[in-house]
Formats: sequence, C-alpha cells, structure tokens
Amino acid sequence: MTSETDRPPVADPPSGDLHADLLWRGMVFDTTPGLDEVLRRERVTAYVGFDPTASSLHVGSLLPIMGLARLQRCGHSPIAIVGGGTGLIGDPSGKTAERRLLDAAQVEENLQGIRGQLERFLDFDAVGNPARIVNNLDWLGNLRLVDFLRDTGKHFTVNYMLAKESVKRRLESEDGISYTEFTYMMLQAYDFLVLHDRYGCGLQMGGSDQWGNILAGSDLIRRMRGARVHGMVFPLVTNAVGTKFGKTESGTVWLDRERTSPYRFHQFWLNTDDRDVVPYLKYFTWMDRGEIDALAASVAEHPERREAQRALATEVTTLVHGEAETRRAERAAEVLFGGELDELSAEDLLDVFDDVPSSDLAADAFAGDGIGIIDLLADSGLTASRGEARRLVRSGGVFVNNRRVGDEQAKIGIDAAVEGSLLVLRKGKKNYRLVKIR
RNA sequence: GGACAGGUACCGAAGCGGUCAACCGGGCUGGACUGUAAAUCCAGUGUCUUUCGACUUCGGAGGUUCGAAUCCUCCCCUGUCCA
Repeated sequence: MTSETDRPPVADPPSGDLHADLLWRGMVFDTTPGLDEVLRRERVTAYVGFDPTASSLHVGSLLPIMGLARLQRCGHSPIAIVGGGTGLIGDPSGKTAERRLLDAAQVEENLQGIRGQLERFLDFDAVGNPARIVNNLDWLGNLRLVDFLRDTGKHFTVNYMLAKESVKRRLESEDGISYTEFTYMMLQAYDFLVLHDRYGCGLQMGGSDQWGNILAGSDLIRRMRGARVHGMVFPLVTNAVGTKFGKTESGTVWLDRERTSPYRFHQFWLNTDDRDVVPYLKYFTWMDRGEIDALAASVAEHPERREAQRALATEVTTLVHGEAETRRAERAAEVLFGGELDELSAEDLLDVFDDVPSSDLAADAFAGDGIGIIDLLADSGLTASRGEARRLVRSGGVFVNNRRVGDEQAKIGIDAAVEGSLLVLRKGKKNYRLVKIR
C-alpha cells in the first residue's frame, strides 16, 4: 500500500501483466522506478488528465485513453480528470506562447462533451474498479490562496520549477511566461495529491511532455504524505511522413462525429503509412500479440492488400463510433473508391456522401444543352475560379458521376443527373462535391 | 528616444525604371505510376476571357516619368543593436 487513506481493500491481485503488455505495445516512454513491480502486485488507481480546451477529444488523446482502458481491464481503477480548474489556467508544457484562458462556462460545456467520449472506452459501472471522471474545478475552485501557498507552495522551490524543461523553454522565449502559467505545475501536483487522498490514486499517466508535472506531483505527495506514488508517460505518437499525428489537410481528427465524420475518421486510419500501422495497432486496438504479428507479416509480404490498415480502421472506428457507423464508412469507401455509382439510387448517394459538401442548383440552369462544365465546377464551389476549373478539366482531373470530363466545352444535361436530382462532381481522387438540383 | 536592416503572391526568397503577373524553393492542386500508399516524374498555381487580350497585385497614401515592385516624399509596421 502506498497510501495511508481508506482505499477499499484489495481482494485479488491484478490480472495479466499490464506493464509487460504496455512495454510490448511500445506505450511506455518512461516510468518511475519500481512501477512494474507495483502494477504486478497491487490493484492501482491511476489517473490521466484531459485537456478541456475543446468540447471533444481528438485522436491525439487516444493513447492515454487506451492506457487507462488497458489498465482497467487488468483490474486497476482508472480516473479521468478533466481539468476544469487547470483548464482555466493553461499548461505551458509543449507551448511556446501564452495560452488564452477559457471561461468557466465554456470549460463546463467542454467537460460534458469529453465525458461522453470517454464513456466509450471506460467502464463506469465495473464492479470493484469502476472508472471515474472528476473535475478538478471541484477542489481548485474554492481553494484559498493563502492556504495553498502555505500548505502546498512551501514544498516547491522556485529553483525546482525553473529547472523544468517546460518552464525553461518559455523563459528563453520572447513572450516569457506569465505567473499564472508558471503556477500550473503546482496545481497539477496538487491534483495528484487530492486524488491520492480521496481515491488512493498512486499513479499518474500522461504524454511525455507531462513528465515534469507528474514528477512534481509525486514529489509533493512524498513530502506531504510520505507516500511513494508513480508516474508513467507515453511516447509521442509519430508518423513516418513527419507531420503531426492526428492532423490531416482538413485539420484535426476529432472523436466527435460532428467535427470529423465517421467516414473521414475511418479514412484517416485507413490511410496510415505502412511503417506506422503496426505501432498503431499496438497502441490503439485491443488486438493481441498473435493477431498483430499476423497483420505485421501481411504488411511485410503483401503491403498492397493493406490488411493491417483495414483492420486498424475498422477496430478504431468501431471503438469510437460503433459498428453501424463503421459499416457505413466502409461501404462509402467501397463505393467511392471501388467505382460504380450507376447502381446507386439518389438516396444511397446521399447516404454515402453524407459528409461531402453540397451545393444547390436550379433545374432551369440545365435549359437547352445543359450547363457548361466550367460553370458547373465554379458555381458548385469545387473550384475556386473558372480559370482553375479550366485548368483542371484540361489536366483530366474532373469527373462527373465518376466519369472523366476532359472537354472544357462539355455540357452537362439534366439527364446526367441521378434520378434527375443529383450530380456527383469529383476533382482528383478524393475531392467530391454533391450538386442537388431543385 | 537614437542607429541600422527590412516589409514582394499561401510560406520562404529573388527582382531594384520598361521584355514583371513578377526567377527560384517549399507548400498546394491536378496527371502518370500505384496499394485510396510511399518514392519518383510531368503539369499547373491573381481574376475574367481564352486565340489574341483585358483588368487588379509587390506595407499604405501621394508624387516624378511616356512607363515603377523598382526613383522621391510622408505615414504605418517588423527585426537587430545602442540608450
């Protein structure tokens, strides 16, 4: 026992060797010494903090989420802390500029969204080790400055804080660091202390940029409670292309379907580079070693089949959006990349092109021979200008209903529309636009 | 407050009186190849018309000139150094 508090008695030892599993998955970037022993012998309560700057998490948070989920499956207890209090402050880690502050109402709203997403991964009704979500605003909100400075602040030397990488970097930057953000570390350490006291929390996990903050927490607990608590950080998820993980041309990949449709979400994973797919399978799916090894072999021998990517996309999309949405996304991909639009009804098309931008067009635009392809492209917004539309047609990058249109003089008649009401414009391979005719 | 340096298209960066819609690189968009890939190669990348051409762009406002991104004046902004 690392805690002096009334943590529920531990009945069984944890199941499985979590630490070994995490190691194999490459999820351990660094830990405090002895954590592996603790995880083997005791049921541990661990927490991860989530950033409440948006009402949704994005795929960048998936690694810590899966960390918590794996932990729970081994019989440990996960706590997700949504930093309503610290979110009001802003973490300087990994940032080079001062962060804008959120107001309390906004944080509360974001918190609700995040809670819903976490519920897909963590079991809040598990017998014995239910997951919990807490908001640190609950204790930070009415924390008295004088008390805090006397009880907690006493344990931090400024020298200690200045030595932290996150602070150092900001000290060297032009804008410096505000006193507010400078204090962030202390607040996060205090969170750890509170969770330790209330829930017997003995482990904090997080991204590798959190290492300093995590150690600050464990140091604080050691000084104030004389207890040894642990920290573990995940590696930074990278990709072979060298761009930031979780970003596409169209922006961040969110877990919220309103921000990133299940189709796009699925596509994001499907497009994973060969070199990244095995690590991602380890990180983000529940597949075991045997399954992943088999897929790794498939990548090596028949990369063109992309079995690993398909499995990854299916698994992760199912985790986040459920089976029905995953089916839909897969079907949409088949239609969009497999080819035959002809067999689909207007209704099917609307379904498949669910998240494709669309524009309306009056039926009388087709009077006579039909509408000119250039006009159609420019009016629909698929191209930014008529000149671009021309260039695109010339270079063979324009498709109407998946058939190439190479003549810039071409007219599109109303009869080309599916059921007289729908045209599918495509630019290149993946850029679709739906034109609804009314 | 003083001394320099500089502000050019999405970004970086040439141009320094006409032939500049503006070299070049990156990015981006197409095409070829392919595995909805990577790498590579090709093309394009102000607007309108596309054949010629017209119009709007080079921090802002004026001015000189037949003609300016290029010269002059004032203003705004940024970086570096000195106080």
